[in-house]
Amino acid sequence: MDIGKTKRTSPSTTARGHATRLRIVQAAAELVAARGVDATTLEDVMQASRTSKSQIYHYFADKEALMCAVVKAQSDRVLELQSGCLSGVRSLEGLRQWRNEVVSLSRARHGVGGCPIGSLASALADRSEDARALLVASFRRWESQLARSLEQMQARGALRPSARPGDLATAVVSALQGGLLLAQTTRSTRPLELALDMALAYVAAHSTEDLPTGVAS
Amino acid sequence: MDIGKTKRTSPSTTARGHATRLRIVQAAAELVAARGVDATTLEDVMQASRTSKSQIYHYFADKEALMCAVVKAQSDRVLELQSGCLSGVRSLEGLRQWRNEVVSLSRARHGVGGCPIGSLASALADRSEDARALLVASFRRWESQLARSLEQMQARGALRPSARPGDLATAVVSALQGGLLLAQTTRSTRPLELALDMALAYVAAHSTEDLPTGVAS
DNA sequence: CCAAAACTGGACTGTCAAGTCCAATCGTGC
DNA sequence: GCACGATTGGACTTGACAGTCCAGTTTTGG
Repeated sequence: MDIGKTKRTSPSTTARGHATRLRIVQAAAELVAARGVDATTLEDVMQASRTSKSQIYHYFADKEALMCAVVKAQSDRVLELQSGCLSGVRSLEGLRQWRNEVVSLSRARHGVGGCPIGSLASALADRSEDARALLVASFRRWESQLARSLEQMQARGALRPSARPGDLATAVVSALQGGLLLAQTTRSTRPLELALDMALAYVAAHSTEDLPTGVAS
Repeated sequence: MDIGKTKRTSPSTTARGHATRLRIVQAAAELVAARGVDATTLEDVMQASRTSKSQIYHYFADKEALMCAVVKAQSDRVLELQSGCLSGVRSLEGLRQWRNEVVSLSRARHGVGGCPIGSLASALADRSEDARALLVASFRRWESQLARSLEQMQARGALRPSARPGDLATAVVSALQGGLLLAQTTRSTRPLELALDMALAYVAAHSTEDLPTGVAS
């Protein structure tokens, strides 16, 4: 059975080695988020993490394996960031706050970089089966987090019984990804705002609260 | 003033030259759609288009200029494809047909490749200002096409006067892009279907027709 | 027909980046 | 302190790919 590029090159690791590995992955994650997968060379990573080539190849079989580690790291980072405002969502109002947070983050960077996970997905999904599997898991975790919040709303009667939290979550994440891609391209938050307002309205349409149709703009 | 990478290397072109240029761009567009920008080398393009290096550099200043031409070509191709079922949209039912078309196309490729324009956007938006400008224009044309149909619906009273066709179009395209990205990653049409159903429901929410809330699945 | 310009073939260069290798050092258990 | 594996430095190899160059061919315009 294929273990996948996730496997360590070395089986055991000391504390120092673990720290080195961490430095490598974090530096790589930052560079990749800023420049993209292909524009990031191992030399860049070496320099940014103050390591040597043998260190990188001691911990990763090849660049693909390193990129898989980057996917994991970015997923953890984004998920943790999101869990702050996303799993805290208890109402439509909470969702709107999350929307505003996301828009603010995008505005701060003028859309540049887009979504760290989305960019990785576009760059790796068709090129590395291992990375793709990790990205699928990442999106699933993301959706689950949102779905749990929606389920709780449903349990409290805020969402109709007919609503499907899992499907809603997938739709919301899609809108987010699409909005971020357009925001990255146009360097404007407007598409992101419109996409998320649509998503909010969609959730609202499944709620028992009454919201005016024109949530947007 | 900057003319941008769009400019020809040569000012005038004969019929034969024009044909050669076309062969190059089309071959490049296909390869890029299949493998991505970075995984497509000029050697690949030469082979696929049966041309030589000097021919490529006769018509394009560098690879970036060629990629800009690819963006234009893909935009035209996709827009023309979409205009068939998109500008023909006269009602919510027409939109639903469009949705089904898009899902079918994605299913046929198991999501691989995602959206040709979306992939180009993710790969080039932060790397080439010229390409980004073309991509912005491409998305704008796409949205305009959809917006025009929505405006006509509005003129016929099918959409409420308060609805904003332009904003709706942007939201729909965002949902499409996000759905295609997730479909590409998960190799499933499900996220795309959910995203587009959300978009349809959003448009329906601004219509005067009455649609059941649970359009989705 | 004849120049000039458009076009083409294909070898060549320079660079850069992934991956290899080995010797040296560090750290831990015994 | 010793052995052994983990760790590290950094030079080296290999291959690939963007871009250059020039000589040759075709086409155009007059």
